[in-house]
Amino acid sequence: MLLRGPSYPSVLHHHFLLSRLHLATATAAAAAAASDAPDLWIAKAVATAFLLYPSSACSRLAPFLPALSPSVAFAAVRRLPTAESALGLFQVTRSAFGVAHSATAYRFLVGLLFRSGLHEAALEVFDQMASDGHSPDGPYLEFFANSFAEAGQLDAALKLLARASEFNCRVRCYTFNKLMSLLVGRNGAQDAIFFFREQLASQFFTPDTCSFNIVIKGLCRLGDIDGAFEFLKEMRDFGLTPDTVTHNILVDGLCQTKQVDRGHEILRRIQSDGLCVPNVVTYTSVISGYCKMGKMEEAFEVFSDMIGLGIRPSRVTYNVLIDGFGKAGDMPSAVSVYERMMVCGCPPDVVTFTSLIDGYCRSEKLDDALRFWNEIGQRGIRPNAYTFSIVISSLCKKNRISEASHFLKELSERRDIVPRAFIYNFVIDGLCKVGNLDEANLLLLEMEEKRCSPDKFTYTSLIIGHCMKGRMVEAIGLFHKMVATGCAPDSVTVSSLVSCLLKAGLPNEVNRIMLIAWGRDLGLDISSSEESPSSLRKSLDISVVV
DNA sequence: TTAGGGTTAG
Repeated sequence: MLLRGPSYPSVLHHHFLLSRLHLATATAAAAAAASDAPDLWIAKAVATAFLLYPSSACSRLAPFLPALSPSVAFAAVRRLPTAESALGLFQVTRSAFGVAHSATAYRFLVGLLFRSGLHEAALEVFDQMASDGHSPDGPYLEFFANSFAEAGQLDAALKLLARASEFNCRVRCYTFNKLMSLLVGRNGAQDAIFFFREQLASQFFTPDTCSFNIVIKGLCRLGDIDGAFEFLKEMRDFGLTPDTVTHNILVDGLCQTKQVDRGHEILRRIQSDGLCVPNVVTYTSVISGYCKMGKMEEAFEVFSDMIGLGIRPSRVTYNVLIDGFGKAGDMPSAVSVYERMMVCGCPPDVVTFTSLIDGYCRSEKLDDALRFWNEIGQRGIRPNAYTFSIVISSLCKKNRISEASHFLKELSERRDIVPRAFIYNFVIDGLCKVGNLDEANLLLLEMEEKRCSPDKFTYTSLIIGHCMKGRMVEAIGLFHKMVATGCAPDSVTVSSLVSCLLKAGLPNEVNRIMLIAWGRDLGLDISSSEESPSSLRKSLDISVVV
């Protein structure tokens, strides 16, 4: 571990501390004899000596050795102003003076280092604590692992929990589950499953139904429904009974992978078996599955079955149906579900309105959509990024750019919404298409000011827009800017620009652009667009109509 | 600690 001394104070301050140290040292012995509690004085002197002479701490601290008990050393460590200096004194007293630090002192230092962001150092001291005979108990191990999880370091958190056997302590299932669930939620399903299997083999982890549910959910997220069903079997072999949540996860997993009929079949079976009671979530998953496939008749049938069984639809159920009807172009049915929702005493939320607005936009009834936008405000519901993006994109598609700009302005003034490039892109592209490049360029500047990084779509729209207006120098400048800011152009960007340059009679510029496009430094976005250089070349052969 | 809903362009 790197030991860094405190930053050096000014000369004046240095002398002041020095005089205080002499005073403290001289008075320490007298105070020790005179007082019943001299430790504080010694601790102060030790801390001051260490702060003043970090590089010669050993010799400076030697006079204090007879009085350097673990509690005095700890008191001195606590007095130091930074985590680094506390660590320095802690280690010097341990290694050079053989101070056997207490578990409390260790935990204090580990916590201090962690809170100061010195996570690696905290782990090292944690290991040292265990090797010094202060193995963590279950609650402390959980606490330390949770600290890493809260700092976003899930891998480190799970690695710590996995060491329960090494410390011969038990960690609660609850903690394992919480961390596994966090991992699944952050696209770490594969790691969570691996971890689960590894822990299952140890005798220090006894999974419960919730643990299996989390892992099954992880497999469904990966699209591995068969693997999820295998785990269901494993769960039973383990002596655990799948509950409604287990079935809901599986039904939803099937519906998300377009196996809605299979999901529906499971719903019917658990209903008839009576082993597990399907609930509003089970039904809503199946309804949502049918809606996503555009099978609105089936979706409504499941909805009716659910009502017939006395299961009350939730707001999510209504929203799923409204969105399904809207996407299927059946706005009368969507509105009828909306009215039913109100009659049933289920207040609509921002998702309800977003789906209604989206439906009207898809049906090319923008003015009806905007009427609902106004109704949101009247009901005290705030449109969110989803709502804005639907309205803005629809207005742009209909060439109502100035209205779209108005909504974009309203969005960018909202402090609770982080602007995203794709929303700006609709308006920038719309402005470019109508030839209003100055406004488009201003939006690019606004994006940069708001630290909303323009992406390849932003730049390509702008490049094409400038080319169309004959502003070739600016188009080329935008391409260079794009590359310089680390935004990789793809074949659409390059081919569009190249064909414009050729039309404009600028073959030399074409060569420069091509050299950059294939230059090593550029890292052309081939992997994400699944393009090989050959396919790129091929696509470049096809001129873009401009 | 585990289950269901809405946005994406050149």
